[in-house]
Amino acid sequence: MYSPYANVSERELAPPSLAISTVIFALRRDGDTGRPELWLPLVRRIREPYRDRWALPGGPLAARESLQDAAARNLADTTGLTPRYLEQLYAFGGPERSPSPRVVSIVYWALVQPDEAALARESDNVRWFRADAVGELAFDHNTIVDYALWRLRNKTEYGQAAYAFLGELFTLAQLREVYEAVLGRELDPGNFRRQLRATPQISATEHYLAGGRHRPPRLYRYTPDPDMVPGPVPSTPQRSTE
Amino acid sequence: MYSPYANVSERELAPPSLAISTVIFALRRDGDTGRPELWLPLVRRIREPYRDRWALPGGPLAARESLQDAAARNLADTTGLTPRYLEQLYAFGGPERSPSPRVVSIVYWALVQPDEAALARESDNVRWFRADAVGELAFDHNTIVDYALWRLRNKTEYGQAAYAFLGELFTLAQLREVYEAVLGRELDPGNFRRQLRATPQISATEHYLAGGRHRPPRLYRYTPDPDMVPGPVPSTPQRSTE
DNA sequence: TCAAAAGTGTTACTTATACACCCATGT
DNA sequence: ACATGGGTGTATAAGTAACACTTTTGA
Repeated sequence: MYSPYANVSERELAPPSLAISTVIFALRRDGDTGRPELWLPLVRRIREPYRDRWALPGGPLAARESLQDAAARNLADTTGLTPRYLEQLYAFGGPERSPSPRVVSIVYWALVQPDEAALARESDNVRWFRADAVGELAFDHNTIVDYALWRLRNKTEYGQAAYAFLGELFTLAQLREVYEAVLGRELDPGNFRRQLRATPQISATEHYLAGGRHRPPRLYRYTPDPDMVPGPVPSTPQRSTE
Repeated sequence: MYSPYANVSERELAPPSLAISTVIFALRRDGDTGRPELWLPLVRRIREPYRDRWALPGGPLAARESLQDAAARNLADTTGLTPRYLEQLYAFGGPERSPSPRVVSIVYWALVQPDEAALARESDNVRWFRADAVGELAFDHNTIVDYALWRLRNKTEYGQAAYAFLGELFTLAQLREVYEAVLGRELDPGNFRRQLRATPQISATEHYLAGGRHRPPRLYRYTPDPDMVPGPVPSTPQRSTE
């Protein structure tokens, strides 16, 4: 029989089980101020442990599925949405994170654009929360959410994500609002414009957003740089015989 | 029976097995130029698939062990060394990365200071390679090594790692050599000094390195900033009753 | 015509880079 | 004394932040 680790002594009694979880971020406008804020969907646990606590959407890994596909499936199952951005966050596997049967979770984080249908999916067991007010979650999921927020802010600072919250065309003011919502501070419109115009991935179109109360702003488009995909890139030409 | 994912339909036939692998970097001086270079140890596979190919050290996760402890154990098993720096790299789990029984690998990367004993551990099945000349490895391990190198260069650029290659006390020239070896380019000694003296984690001592052929350089010490530990930090006061 | 947001210009300030120069020590 | 690496000073460039200003639209 083939065993991939036959060169190492087998130390395990019950092998830890593997799960994929996903932190899903979306932007929703506050009713009062009209400013966008970060929200994320959680699911209610219907079993012990942590019964009735809110938790990150997750599940097992299907047989022929990549880790990333499994995360995308989590996302579709709980929100019906397709991710605009999806990246691996971290693998959590401490023996103390779950009572009794050990679970190693590989966690992804995603950015989506919620539409009406997606938000309406709320039910008794699925609910959207403001990212800074999720309450006490099951397992170590508070740690995971905090870490995902930290990564989002970093990615935004270096200009990698953020676009994923917007449609194909957007004004620089909309993009700035996203930055402000994620970073939690205001940015100077003039300087923001200059920095973004210096970014090669952002290109101006000839379209303008009409219907506003004031001067119509120009619309821009984001063209992702293929060299900037997150995570590792298959480097060695993986046997190009196929 | 309790099952942590009973709220999701069970889709798997054979659950993927889980492994921990570790990319271990060390600095060795080149015999000719005397300049430090990046090396890493690999182990020879003694079974199919990829029999006789070189691969990253790795193994299964023991029952009561954290992911990080498992990586440290890999390291001790193959080199006898203790990591000075150890951080999670990425979880690799594509269904195509290994023939037949699927393996999800959680990969760590480590920095060590090799001593005589560790280097002498070389055998028919364990050998050190220059990081830029590892040849064709088993599985997707070339991708993993490349990604680990990329992360090392990033961490070094932002000044997080690098110290781990050195002893408790070091001269700025030694530290600069480490940077140069990792980044693969020369740095201006004057500017390097200024930048490092502006870093609060680096403090000057009153000791000097005597015995050199020239003016004795001052020795410095690195005091890690507890706020800068890599990876997620347990945030919610994890039930402080214990 | 006026409010409000789009968009531009200018200046101060911080940080990076290149490189000339002085200092201290073993040979 | 002198070669060599340790260590300092300085001029320039490049990027960041603050903020005053002009432009264009809808009401």
